[in-house]
Amino acid sequence: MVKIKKDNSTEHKILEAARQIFFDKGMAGARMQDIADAAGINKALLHYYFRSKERLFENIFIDAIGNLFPKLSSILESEKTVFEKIELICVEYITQMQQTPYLPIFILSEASRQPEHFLKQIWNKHKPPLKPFVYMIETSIKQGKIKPVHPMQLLMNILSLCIFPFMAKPLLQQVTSINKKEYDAMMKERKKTVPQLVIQSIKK
Amino acid sequence: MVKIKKDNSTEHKILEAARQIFFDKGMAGARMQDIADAAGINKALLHYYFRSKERLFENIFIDAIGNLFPKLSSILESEKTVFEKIELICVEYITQMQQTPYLPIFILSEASRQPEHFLKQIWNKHKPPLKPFVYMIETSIKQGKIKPVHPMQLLMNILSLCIFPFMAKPLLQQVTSINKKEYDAMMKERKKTVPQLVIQSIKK
DNA sequence: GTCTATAACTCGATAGAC
DNA sequence: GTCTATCGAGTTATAGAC
Repeated sequence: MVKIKKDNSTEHKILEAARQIFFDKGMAGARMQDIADAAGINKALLHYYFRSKERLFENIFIDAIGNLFPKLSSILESEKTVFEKIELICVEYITQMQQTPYLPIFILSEASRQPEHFLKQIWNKHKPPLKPFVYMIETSIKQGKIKPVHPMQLLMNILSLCIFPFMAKPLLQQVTSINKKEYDAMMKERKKTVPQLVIQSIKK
Repeated sequence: MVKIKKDNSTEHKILEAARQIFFDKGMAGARMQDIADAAGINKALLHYYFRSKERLFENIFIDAIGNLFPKLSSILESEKTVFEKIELICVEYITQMQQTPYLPIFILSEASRQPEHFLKQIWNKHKPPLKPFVYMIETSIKQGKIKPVHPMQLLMNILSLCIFPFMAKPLLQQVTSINKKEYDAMMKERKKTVPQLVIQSIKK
């Protein structure tokens, strides 16, 4: 039998609470008191489970990065055409962002404050499927299936189009006075338009 | 005669230092001591010029946002075709990002933490040229110059493609082991490819 | 494991001399 | 205007009882 019951251990409650607070306020803005409150315990217990705020943060940060490349590897390894794969990647990323829209800002703003060697360690735990992607594009070009493009430029385009709109949501919503519902509808629509746009740019 | 000499007043030194520290560490992460050190003065003087950290931050934040829509209005008002205008907007944004690559992360992460009413005030000081853009797209569609597209979706695509690669730079550079020089070259190349991509998506 | 109480420290802000 | 010295609030972290 598989674990179905929710994990109600204190450690789990703390991690849930810490995620919420850190994502919202960032490392510097988060308070151990806030996290303790959100977890329904007291500060001392936080230190009992995770020696320091620093360590608790690293836990959350590393785990968050693990969620960056969700099902990408399996998509890339699948038996599909380049176009199908690219569409799936876009849809997968946008879906992921719909569920955790605060993730990209958190990761990008905290990553720029972490020392390099720390980040390097993380990539070893959570290898991004970069080489498979580059390989897919390069062979597709050789086989004449798509126009010659710089694989990294293409990747940047995909990531930009999928992720940025979620990062800019608070600001764009304000500026454009688009309400939450409308904005969400736009994001849903992008699951179709973004792959179209990307594929159009490489189709011969 | 115009002011050519550098403004060496204390106030100016403080603002320079505060910009640097706030951009780097964010509001919560920045320390008044850091800012004082960077400005070559002491904490007390910071409070003499700007009553509180809060006020100093607002100064920087509002000014930073003011730099977001620099030449966009004049581009939109100019006598050019839609395609030329879109190309100019992309080039203008990417150029801006090359000069101040830390700006988007700073603005977006702080914006998501600021209360709404505070942001609303800012848009009154620094009106983003949103309506001119939407108007341009809508009339171009009516005149049959471009395909029918949702103006906001188009704007999102432009902003995403121009801005995101700079936000993700620290992370992408690490993951891909692309060095600084190569990355900068890629960004330069995007001044051509991004407008092409965007224009291709609306050209009939 | 979990709590209360408190130590140890950081940081924004002010007082007051020059 | 600029400085040194210091206060006081808020925070991380620990001691010690249960």
